[in-house]
Formats: sequence, C-alpha cells, structure tokens
Amino acid sequence: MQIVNEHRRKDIHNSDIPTVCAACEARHGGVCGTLTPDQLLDLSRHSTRRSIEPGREVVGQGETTDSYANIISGVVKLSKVLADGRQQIVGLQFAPDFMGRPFTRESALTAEAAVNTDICAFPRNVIERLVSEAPGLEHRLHEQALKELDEARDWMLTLGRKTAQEKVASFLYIIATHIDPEQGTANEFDLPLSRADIADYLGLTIETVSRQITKLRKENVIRIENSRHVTVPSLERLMHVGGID
Amino acid sequence: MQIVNEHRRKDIHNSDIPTVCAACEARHGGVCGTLTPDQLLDLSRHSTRRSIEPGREVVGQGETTDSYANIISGVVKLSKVLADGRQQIVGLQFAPDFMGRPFTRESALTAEAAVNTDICAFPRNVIERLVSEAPGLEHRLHEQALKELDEARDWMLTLGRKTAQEKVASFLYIIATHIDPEQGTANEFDLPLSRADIADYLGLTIETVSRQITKLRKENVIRIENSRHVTVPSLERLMHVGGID
DNA sequence: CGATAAATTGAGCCCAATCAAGGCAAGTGG
DNA sequence: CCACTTGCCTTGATTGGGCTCAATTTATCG
Repeated sequence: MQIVNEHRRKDIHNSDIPTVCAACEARHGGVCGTLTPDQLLDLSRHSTRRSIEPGREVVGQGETTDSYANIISGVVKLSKVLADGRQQIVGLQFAPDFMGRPFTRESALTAEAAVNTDICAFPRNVIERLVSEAPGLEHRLHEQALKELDEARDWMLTLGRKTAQEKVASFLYIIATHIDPEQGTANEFDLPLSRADIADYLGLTIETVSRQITKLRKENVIRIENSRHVTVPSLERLMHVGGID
Repeated sequence: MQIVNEHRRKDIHNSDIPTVCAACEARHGGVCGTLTPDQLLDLSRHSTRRSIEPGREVVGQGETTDSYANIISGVVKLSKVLADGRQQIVGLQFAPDFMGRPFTRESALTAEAAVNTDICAFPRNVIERLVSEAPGLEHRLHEQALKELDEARDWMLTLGRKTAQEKVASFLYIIATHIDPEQGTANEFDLPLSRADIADYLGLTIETVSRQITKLRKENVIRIENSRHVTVPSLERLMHVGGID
C-alpha cells in the first residue's frame, strides 16, 4: 500500500485544483466533479491513494465502513455469502465509480479487488461534512445509487431468467462495455475476473462457465487466448446470444 | 431536520396540515415526512389519490414516467421482461414506500398492482421543484434508493445461489415481515401474490413453487388455507429453511 | 350451478450440478 | 536443468433438481 502525501502545489492560492486531483482520471466522473476547487482541496487533504492487489479485501461483510473511495483504475467485486459458503457477486464497480455505502456504518457486503486496483479513499466524516455543505454532492451520490439500482435489477433478470449460455454472453457484454479504454476495447480485452469469480457473478459453477465459454468459442462468437484474453468479432452477435435487446 | 415555521408546528389539531394528508397513513413514512406544512400543502394541491385493481399497470416498461407516488396501502410489483416473454419481478413495494424513478424520464420497468392498491400520485415537475427547494427531500429519496438497492442485492443472492425450497421460504419470510398490520401479522397473513407472480419473483415455474409450498406444508413449516392464507407457527424455523441468518 | 381461472399433482426429460480426471503455465527447490 | 508442486482451467461421466407437458382438483364468480 502506498500513500501519496503530496496534496497540493500552492498553499496560499487554494482556488487552484490540487495537484493530486489535477491528474486524476476520476476527477470528473466520480464524486469530485461537483465540488468547487476549495472543496476539492479540502477533500484532497484527507484523501489517500492506495493500490490494492487482486483478492485483497477492501471492506468485509459486517465490518464497519470507515471510508469511501473513488476507483481510479481497476475493478472491485461486491459480494455476499450465505452461512454455508455459497457466494454471489452482487455488483462490479469500474473506474470511475464511487464506492461506499452512505449513511450506514455496517456494510452488508464484502468489497474485494478483482485485479490490481487504485483507489482514492476518504474518511466518512469528511464526506458527510461535505454533503451537508454542498447539496450537489448528495445529488451525485443519489445518482450513483440509482445507477447501481438499475444495474442490480438488470442483473436480477439475468440471474433469474437466463440460461447458462445467455448468462455468460451477458457477462462478456458487460465487461466489453465497461472496459477501461487504457486496458482494451469493447472488441478485445482481458477478463478482469477468474472463472470462479465469473461463476459467482452468474450464479453458476466454474465448470459450467468453462463449458459455455468453450461453446461460445466453438460457435465463433468469441475467440480466447490464454484463457483470459477475449476477442469479440461482433458485439451485436454477443448481445443477441445474451438475450439483450 | 429543522422546522422552519415554528408557529405552525405548535398547532396540535393539525389545522395547517392539508385535509387529505392529515388522515394519510403514509404521511410520516413516505416522502411527505420531511416537508413543512407549506410544502405539504403545495404538494397536496397537485396530488391525486387513486385506487388500482390487481393486474392494473401503473407504468409500462419503456414508457414515460410522468408521475411519482406514495403507496398508501397495497403492494406493487416491479418487473422486467425479456424479448421472448420471460419475466422477472425485480422488486416489491409495500406501503408507505415511495414509487418512481427520479431524474429519468424513461422507466426501465413495469409497475403493476399485485392487490387492490391505493396510491397518492404527484406530477414529476412538482416533485422536482420541491427537491430543489427542500434539501431534506432529496436526502429522503436517496435513502429510499439505498434501501431498494440493499433489497435488490439481497434478492440477487437468493436468485443466484438458493435452492427452490430456500427461495420459497425466503419469499414467505419477506411477505411475513412486510405485511401491513391492518392486513395481518407476521405469523398469519394473505399472500398478496399469485403463484405465477411468486414464480416470476423467484425465477422459478408455477409448478415448482406449488410443489415447494406443498413440501413446506407437509413439513409443518407453514399451514395453508384456500391457497392464499398462510399461517407461520415459527418465523425462526421459516428463516432457517430460507437460509437467512 | 356451471364456467373459467388458479392451483395441484404426476411422469418424463433436460440442463446444469456434482464428482472425477487431466492439462497447462508459473513457480520452487534440489 | 528437471522433477515436483500449486493454481487455474478444461473436459468427461453421471446425477439430480427443476422444467415441460399433461391431467386433475380446487377456488372464484357470474
């Protein structure tokens, strides 16, 4: 873990954008976009940039969430587990999503990096103070929540009503359309999730995921190299196989 | 939350509360709770109370949502359909939930009354105006969105990882814990959903739902009369069968 | 009471889970 | 460098839970 300690360049002229933020890819998309330079400076003083390795847990189920974060780059899995160990991934967060559950101290989820992930974390009290000062910030958080709600409901349709084949195709489509431009294109990318993760996301087993990927490959819907690198000749075709209108 | 008009606050007889609202069961729980009497009056001028019969569509998938509503009593199903007709219920809303999707004109869902349902509807422009005037209102809507998000994610675990038996038990538990006190208790109530609805909610077929209900009955987890009236001797037992901690 | 919808029950089948074996690539230590 | 391990993925054989199709019973309502 690395902590960047260089908050800003000029102490006096605080109307400038803080240095850490100026180069930040998430500055416009995340929560930071609605803040004034002053507020951004305020926030940046209390923020820490961290790198998280795959599999590293960010927040455990039932633990106290003491911080919020913007995802700078990478992918984070949000998951829930049953008492007997059965697991379900209930959300994937891509850059530049905001991560964290406002107004609750208990997290009902486990958040875990799927690949090497950079985040910019803030303590909860700073966020809550800024919310009360800047009404636009709560609006942004509200919109993020509504976006996640829409995504969750779309996925419920996939979990409840689609076949294994459609599920895998839908998953590939999601990744294709959310991939960081620096990591690949919609037509060619590396999967950020292992087969086990994909299974947990789709409510399937590893074996079924593997078989369906093989099937899609044999039907020329996708090409695969090294089991992680995917090429999609036609996104249209992939959508169609995934039962997406 | 701060009270602006002190002189109105001390009126015990609620004479400043609009007549329609004074007797409204949803006045404290819904969005109305955060409004001042002035704002409540404003809202009530533009609100219409409606009764909706079961099966009646409130807002169709892809249609323009021109209004928001508080549910006074009843249950509303939110569902999504695939091109070939496969359907999934992605949310149930009970009184006094707020219904409607802020900041989007296109609804991605179909909303339909499951039983006789009374709602209090407002045009979207009035709500949006009030949001800009009363910051507490957006906070309330935000919390409602977060609540729905939590529920959606809980249900994703059910859809993706639970067995048919556990799904049905989980469904019964949800109903038991959300039933309107005037309609029944957690231990005895009428199901607000048909077998077909339950199947769509659980990602199962009607037949499987029926078989599992029969199984739960034979195992004395529940008793059933007239296929709708349910008695639950032990909620603990029901939770356990449903895989809920 | 008859008509119609809703729910139950049964038989057989199929898709995905389970159980089991083996491949492949990257490390590790002799 | 090679044997061995380890993690991850694929493939095969078999099983079983839930789906499909079909018949019957039960509720609802004119």
